[in-house]
Amino acid sequence: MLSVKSKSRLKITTWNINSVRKRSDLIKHFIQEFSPDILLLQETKVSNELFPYYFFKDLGYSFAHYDGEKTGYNGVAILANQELEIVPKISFIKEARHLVAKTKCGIEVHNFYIPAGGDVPDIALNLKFKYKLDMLQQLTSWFKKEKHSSNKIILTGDLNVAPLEHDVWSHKQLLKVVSHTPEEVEKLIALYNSINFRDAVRKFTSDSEKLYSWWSYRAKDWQKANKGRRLDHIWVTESLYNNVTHAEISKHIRGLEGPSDHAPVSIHISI
DNA sequence: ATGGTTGGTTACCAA
Repeated sequence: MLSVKSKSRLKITTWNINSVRKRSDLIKHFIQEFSPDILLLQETKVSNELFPYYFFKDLGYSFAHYDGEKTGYNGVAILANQELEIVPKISFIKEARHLVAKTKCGIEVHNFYIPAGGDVPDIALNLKFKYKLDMLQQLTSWFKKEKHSSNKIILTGDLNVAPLEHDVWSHKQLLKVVSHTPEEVEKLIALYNSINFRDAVRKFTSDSEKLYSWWSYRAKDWQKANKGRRLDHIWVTESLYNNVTHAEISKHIRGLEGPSDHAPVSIHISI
């Protein structure tokens, strides 16, 4: 019997949406343009009762796995145009900051919203900073210890750390700014090394080139100032790295009317 | 060194 070997590809996007209900037009625009197969959102800022389930269903996303808080803080979601298997979230994460799902082809996709960590980069003075570092450390232990059901793992999300010198507009000026302090970077790299993740987005941009996914709302002209940071990441395990065929950060989406302060970050992966 | 903007449970808190 003849068989045709079909080659397929998966498009995956992570996006800190900063209120999913405020971004309907923006989300529609992005989906029409890029049509991700799997869309991972952070800071949905909506309780589960009020999550816009039918909004995504009408756009072709029949699968929706989401976790929100009544208070309107945090919130994460995984949307897909195909059935995914829901995997229980990591138990020590008590807030709505993490979800996992698995594709039919056996890829486990993690969606994280790591705490921002407050303003003062000192664990003795700032409990939010301690909370952030502790979570990164706990995740490192978890990934090391966990017996993973698949060696194909994708870690995505707003990790709230810009690890490389050229992940920020000024390495020197941000060394004491939460998101780029050596202490956080060290913890993030430890997580990166826990099961030998590879940076799917940097695969296509040299480490010596500036690359950002977030620009503050507070700039008078964010494009002109261009004081960005790369806080949003897509990491893949080694067995998937060769299959990553494309990566992009949709900076123009940050420039549309009523934007999130984060741009969507996406990859193509052949399966 | 300071203040700038945005979203949500709003008349403050977190980012």
